[in-house]
Amino acid sequence: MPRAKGRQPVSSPRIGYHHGDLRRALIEAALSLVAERRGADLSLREVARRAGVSYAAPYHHFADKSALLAAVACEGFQGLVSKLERAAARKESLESELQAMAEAYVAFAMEQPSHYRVMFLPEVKASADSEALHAASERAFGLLLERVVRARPAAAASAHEVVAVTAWAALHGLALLSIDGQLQHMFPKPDKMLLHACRTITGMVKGGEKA
Amino acid sequence: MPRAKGRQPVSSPRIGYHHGDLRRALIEAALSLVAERRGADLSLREVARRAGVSYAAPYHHFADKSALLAAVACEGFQGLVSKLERAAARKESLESELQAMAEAYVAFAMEQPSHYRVMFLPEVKASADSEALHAASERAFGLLLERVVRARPAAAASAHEVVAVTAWAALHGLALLSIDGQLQHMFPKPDKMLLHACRTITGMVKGGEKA
DNA sequence: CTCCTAATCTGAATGATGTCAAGATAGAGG
DNA sequence: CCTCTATCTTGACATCATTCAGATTAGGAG
Repeated sequence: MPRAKGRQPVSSPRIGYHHGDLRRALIEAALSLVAERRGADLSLREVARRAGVSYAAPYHHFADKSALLAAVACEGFQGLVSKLERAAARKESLESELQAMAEAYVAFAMEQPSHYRVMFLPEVKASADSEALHAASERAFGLLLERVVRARPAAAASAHEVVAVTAWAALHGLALLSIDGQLQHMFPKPDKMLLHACRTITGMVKGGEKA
Repeated sequence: MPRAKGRQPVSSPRIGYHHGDLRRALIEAALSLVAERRGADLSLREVARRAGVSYAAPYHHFADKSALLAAVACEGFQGLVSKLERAAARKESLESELQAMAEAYVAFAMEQPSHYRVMFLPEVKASADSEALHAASERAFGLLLERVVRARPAAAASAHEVVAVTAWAALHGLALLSIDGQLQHMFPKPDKMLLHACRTITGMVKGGEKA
């Protein structure tokens, strides 16, 4: 189907075309909607409305509602990656790098709960053009895996991936439970608990030397 | 389009009433639909259709679609609890109890992925009559917490809950990532990996003695 | 046994959604 | 200047959640 993007060198600062770059505008609109509504799922029509176009317009830029969400999820993973990199940078020890990354991961999810949830929507991963999504997701996991490998030089190579996945799963679960408020009635002050939990998880990475 | 059912004077000895126990029948219908469809979200109308009543009938037994899902989720937690108890029973060591529970937890999620997801739907937890749901959920967590406490007699009491929550989060994240197939392209044979991951998690419980 | 009340179910209606099929439009290239 | 094509709009369809008024029935009161 239609797939044109860079029409002209997008010289004019204003909208030169029907809309200029609707694809981008739709992603931004969806992003802002996701940021506002906590947990409610956004409708494609509402995204179009916010972008100032009719409800069928998005179908000229995205095959599907899931495709739009996939783009939104992709931006989310990029943001996650940059946050993780920023958190790990300028830490002296490997251990503090891991700890900082774990905290940053959970913090990201807590700061943008809806966005984080979109990033893991099952129908989004099954979307058609989830190529970029996979790449971004792998990149985020790669950051973690890298540190895990360096933190466990004595362990077998295959165990590295298992431990990294387990650590990722732990952070993922912690983020989701926290977002859902599933453990708020147990911990009125969740921040302290989250820090402690992150420490427990990073400790698991070191301690997982296999029995 | 509508769906006439047992119109005439109770043709069969089956249903004696309008339906007998529609509330129960709706839950069963939803359960079977959830079991069939992998990941697709069920519609209230379809549940009613399968139960053989019109689509407005459920509103006399459930305030909301979320209320029905809450009942479904509640059954899920009960099933989880019994599976965890069965797994932990007849294990000699505390360590093998923990290990068996972790494996059973992930196995439950893998066997009934859609049901597991319903159990953690955000709109379900916010449902009106989520009283029983909370109780069932707490009971499941209690099973885990109990073992964690017994496994770490030297640690501070407040740390017990943090470690238990962290372990639960790890299992939860592992289950979700596994359900979503998020790590299938990394591990073509996930079973082995899941076992190893569970061992890593149970190891974390023992090792989390605080720094 | 009859009749009445309240619980239960049906049918239509409302407003919203995702998606598609034709028409309208405006910029690009000849 | 005129056509071509991607882009956008309008209209339409099927589905959904939810509500409401009315029909039906169960089970107790008389």
